[in-house]
Amino acid sequence: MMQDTPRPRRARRLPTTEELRIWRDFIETAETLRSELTARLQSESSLSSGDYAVLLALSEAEGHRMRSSDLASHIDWERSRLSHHLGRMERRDLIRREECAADSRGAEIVLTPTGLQSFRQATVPHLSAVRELFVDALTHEQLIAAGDLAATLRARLSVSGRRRGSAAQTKAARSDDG
Amino acid sequence: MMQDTPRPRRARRLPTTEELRIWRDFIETAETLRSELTARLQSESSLSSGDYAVLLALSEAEGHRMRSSDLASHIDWERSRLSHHLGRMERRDLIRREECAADSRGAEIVLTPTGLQSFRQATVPHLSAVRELFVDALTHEQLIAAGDLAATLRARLSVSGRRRGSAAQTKAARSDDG
DNA sequence: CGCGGCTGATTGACATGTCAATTATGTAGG
DNA sequence: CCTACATAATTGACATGTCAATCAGCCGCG
Repeated sequence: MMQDTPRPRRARRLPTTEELRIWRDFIETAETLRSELTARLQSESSLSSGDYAVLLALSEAEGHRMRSSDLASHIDWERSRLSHHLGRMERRDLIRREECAADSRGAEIVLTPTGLQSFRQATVPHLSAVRELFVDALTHEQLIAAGDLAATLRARLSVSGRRRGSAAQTKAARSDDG
Repeated sequence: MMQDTPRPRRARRLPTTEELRIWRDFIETAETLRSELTARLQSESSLSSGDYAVLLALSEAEGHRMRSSDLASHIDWERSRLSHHLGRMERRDLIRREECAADSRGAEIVLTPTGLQSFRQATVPHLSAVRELFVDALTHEQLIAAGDLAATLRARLSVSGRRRGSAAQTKAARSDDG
């Protein structure tokens, strides 16, 4: 728990082969996990994980509606990404855009009955998949370690990643999957 | 700290709130990490992480050339993805396609001088970023835990993820970043 | 040879993401 | 009021991914 790195602490050494191996394993596994979950969601519900994130947020919102901006920051998406995605979801009748009374620049995003139904049908299978591929795959200790890793890495990202307005919030910034 | 989930152990229970929180933190952190690394690579080298994966493989190949198919399986990409990507890289003069003497269906992908130079310029900054955002962010124990998690999750993916031909190799299947 | 099936690779259609404008509306100060 | 700037959201151009279809060259077998 004590030694951070034993030796060449002075200069800007590069990662060792072993460190790189772990890095690749880690990032590729996370990526594979994400893509497997996405594929299952898609085949079971015809929803992408982006759709799911939007629908989840709306389903929890008061009146099943939300300002576009608030939605974007809630799920931690760039606004233009959300705008494009909402266009696609609107075409599929999952959401609807309405004018906002309070601020006529704004739009309110409203969950449609179709959208709500799709979301409800997707929920249980999706959460089951999360359980199967993540929660149940790990021991309790590993699960705790996963949370710990995430927190540690996020902390590092939040101090050094202050470049583009990307993600890297200090607090967990939910996005997709839930 | 002890009880995993006290009760409904029999049926197909869904993840608890806490388990879901960890899941979201984990997957979103990995995603943020990936996107931060990608953004740095892009701004420092005008290379995407896809470009980097391809260039890395070619730079290590004999004669800086490789059959398209071998390249695809080496970096664990779908062939059509690789084909599209190579088209874009060829336009930027990072790689070149040549006919394959042995099998005239085939193509050999060749690293151009421009491609090699771009890759060489990208390497050190990229590995430094990996060190900064991942390796150095973690204690030795956490690093080991990360490797352990990856292996465990990958094992689960490889047995249950046998659906589409996606990733989920049993062994670490390098893709981007390196 | 010549058919049939496998393999290597590309293509087209479309979903998804990013970045840099652009449009339109709010708001503060003179 | 009116200009200057900030904010809400969309748009366009383009990079990246997936899937299914296609095209062409290999190979085995009668």
